[in-house]
Amino acid sequence: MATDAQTSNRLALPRPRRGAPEETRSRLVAAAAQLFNRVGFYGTDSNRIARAAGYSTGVFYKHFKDKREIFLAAYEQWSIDEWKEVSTILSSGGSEREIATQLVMMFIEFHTRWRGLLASLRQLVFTDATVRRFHRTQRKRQLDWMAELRAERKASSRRREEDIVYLYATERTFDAIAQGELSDLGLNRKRVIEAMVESTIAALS
Amino acid sequence: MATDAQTSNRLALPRPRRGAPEETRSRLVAAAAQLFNRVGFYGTDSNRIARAAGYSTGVFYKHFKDKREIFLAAYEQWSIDEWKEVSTILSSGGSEREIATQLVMMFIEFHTRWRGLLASLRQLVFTDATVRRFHRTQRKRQLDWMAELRAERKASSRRREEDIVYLYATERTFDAIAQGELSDLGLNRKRVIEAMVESTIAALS
Amino acid sequence: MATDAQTSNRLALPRPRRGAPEETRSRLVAAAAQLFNRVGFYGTDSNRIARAAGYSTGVFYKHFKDKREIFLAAYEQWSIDEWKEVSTILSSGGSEREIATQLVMMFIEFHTRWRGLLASLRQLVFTDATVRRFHRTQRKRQLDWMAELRAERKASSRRREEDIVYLYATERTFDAIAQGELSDLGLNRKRVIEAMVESTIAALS
Amino acid sequence: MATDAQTSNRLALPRPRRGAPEETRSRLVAAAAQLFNRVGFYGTDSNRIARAAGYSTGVFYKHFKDKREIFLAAYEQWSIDEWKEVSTILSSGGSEREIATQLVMMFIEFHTRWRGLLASLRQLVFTDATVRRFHRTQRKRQLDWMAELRAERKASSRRREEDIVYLYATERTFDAIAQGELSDLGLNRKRVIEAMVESTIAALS
DNA sequence: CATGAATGAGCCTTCATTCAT
DNA sequence: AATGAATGAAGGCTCATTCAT
Repeated sequence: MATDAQTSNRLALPRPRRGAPEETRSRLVAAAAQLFNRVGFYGTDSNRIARAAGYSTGVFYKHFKDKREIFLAAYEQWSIDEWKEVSTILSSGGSEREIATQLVMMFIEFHTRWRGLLASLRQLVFTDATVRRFHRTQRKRQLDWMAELRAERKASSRRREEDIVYLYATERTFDAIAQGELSDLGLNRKRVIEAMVESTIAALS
Repeated sequence: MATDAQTSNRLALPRPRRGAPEETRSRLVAAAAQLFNRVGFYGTDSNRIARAAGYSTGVFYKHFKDKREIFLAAYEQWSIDEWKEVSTILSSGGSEREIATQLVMMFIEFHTRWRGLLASLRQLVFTDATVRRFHRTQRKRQLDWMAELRAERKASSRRREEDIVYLYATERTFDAIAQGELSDLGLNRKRVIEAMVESTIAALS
Repeated sequence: MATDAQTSNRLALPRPRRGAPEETRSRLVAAAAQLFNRVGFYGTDSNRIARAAGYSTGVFYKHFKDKREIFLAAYEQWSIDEWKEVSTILSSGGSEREIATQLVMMFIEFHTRWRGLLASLRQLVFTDATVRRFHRTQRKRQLDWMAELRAERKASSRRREEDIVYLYATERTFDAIAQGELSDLGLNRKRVIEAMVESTIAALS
Repeated sequence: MATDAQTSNRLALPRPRRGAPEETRSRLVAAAAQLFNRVGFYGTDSNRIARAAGYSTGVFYKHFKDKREIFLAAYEQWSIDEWKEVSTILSSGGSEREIATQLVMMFIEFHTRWRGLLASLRQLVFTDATVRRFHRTQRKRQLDWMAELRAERKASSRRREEDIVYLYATERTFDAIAQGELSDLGLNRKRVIEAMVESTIAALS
């Protein structure tokens, strides 16, 4: 029952008893992200989050109004991290195909590692208006970024509608790969990835 | 709290007091589908489902072991209904473009109406192994159906991997439309639909 | 879950669809006795009793006001049956020691077979005033019978208080044997039985 | 319904709002013992136990897995208390007869006060394997104690089988007295007690 | 008489949240 | 700031009992 929590706890660095609030907060967010990812939003409870972060029950509500708030924080952190990875790849130089391949591989890896968190996100985007608003903001940023990117590359202009369809397609595909659908269905993973690479090249140019 | 239930109840046909078990079961499934769709899997409970179907608490457990079981039943029914709609369109005759357009519109309509149920499904596919297995079975059927369809039309052979990417893209897109992402993002719905129609024509031929 | 019931059902004679009320009643009592004995009063439910007797749910309440009432009926039947066994042994002739031994062996066998029913009885005698009253009546009959018996045998008069202590001692001992206490405690069953035989001889003379 | 709980509550000492867990636990056990004794194991529930101890629902499950677990704790406490009373009497000095009399009176008083708890115990010893195991352990201790006691007094050796029959007889008799059987049956309580005293002297020597 | 679907009170259990220390 | 005991609403589930057929 408490095994996961205790494991995480053991692995964590010794926690300063009177840490800076900011550090406490980010420890909580990190623990929450792990738990949401592993057992889903509804499978996680706030006491366990605090415990997994190495704190006691009450500390949770000193930093977050409720579970949703910490979920949003975890999702935000996730977005930032994804964004960093994207930037690194884009600024790494390399041919369009190389970049596209790296992006695809990175997305797959990222979606695989965080498939649980993302599944919870999708659910909450439907159920919860605040999560939905937050998610829309992130989406807008993605679209802005794609437009900007093409502008930098002086690529042909493309409609936002096309971009969004590309984002939907990749997103759903990466999720499916992450959740093991391809192997369950006996499909060839490599071929699917190839298709995604082509699609990404098209989106970038 | 009981508002929905009572409303549904009032709107529903007068429930036969000594109905056949099969009818009771399908009433429960229908009520459950509505509730899952409106408030999500975790937003409802067995008591409320029973009440919404016009029955009392206990009846639920005469027909279903737990919430998951009725969820699967609701999802199965949804699949059957979707399938019927597809069949009707395919056998209606018409040009490839007409059929593609009708399919796309139907899918959008269907995904819009059932967006909540589908959101719950996606969540549970991650959390719950049984739901996942069930979902995979449905997916296989979709792929089989696409292959078969092209065979009938003596269309060029296409790989299952291409089919699945098509399914992913459409599915995610329809979901997004259903959940109002396009309008939230200030995108042009018509253009997205056009893109989908083209994609569907390609998939059918 | 329903295994026991179904097994009993299968073993039962084919039930007349429109039986005489008396027969229905005794079938129910017999099934209830078995169930109370196996899983206790609180482990038995009325639907299951009816089913085990080969009837449907509702029939139960046509014959008994509630579970307690059928319990009393089962206990009464048990008393009658025990009484018959006692009579048979007493009228069989034989030395005092032979009779005492037979009585002890019979009681042990009887208490072993019905140890569950008796355990429930003890509980209900405490909880339930009606069961308690009923039980007292049975007890009085036992004491009357012992007095009568000694009168017949022209044995020395003995106080009712001595009789009741004898009854308590034997009863508790037989229960303990029935419930496997002796073997659990590593005690010698034969020696305990010998002690009981002596005690019974004393009580009869 | 909530009357008992509230009454107990009023009579109880003001509960420390932030009590030590151990104290909370023993309050719960004490309340449970009272309730089991008054309304039996099946007549109460975890919510009511918590309420009677002056706490809210949830606290119960912080300390006990289920009702059985708290029942065992209550029974264990009862055993300890009984044991203390026995020790006090034994170490009080006095003739064999005086000690025997005191023991008998104490047992009667103790069994009378706790007759409900004991009735539940007897039931559960049959139904529940864990309770049974626990009860056997207590029984072994009783037998060990009797042997030891005689050894100390350099009394004649006696078989464990005789001890157990003595224990059964007294136990059942005390229960019967406690549950008012004697008066219900119009028997003379004093005479029964005299018989028990004689029996106890024999067991001690 | 018998049937068995339906009822609903009520117990069991969890967990988001509070708050005294 | 941190602790963790305590809270209590709410959902899960069972089962004695009713009643339309």
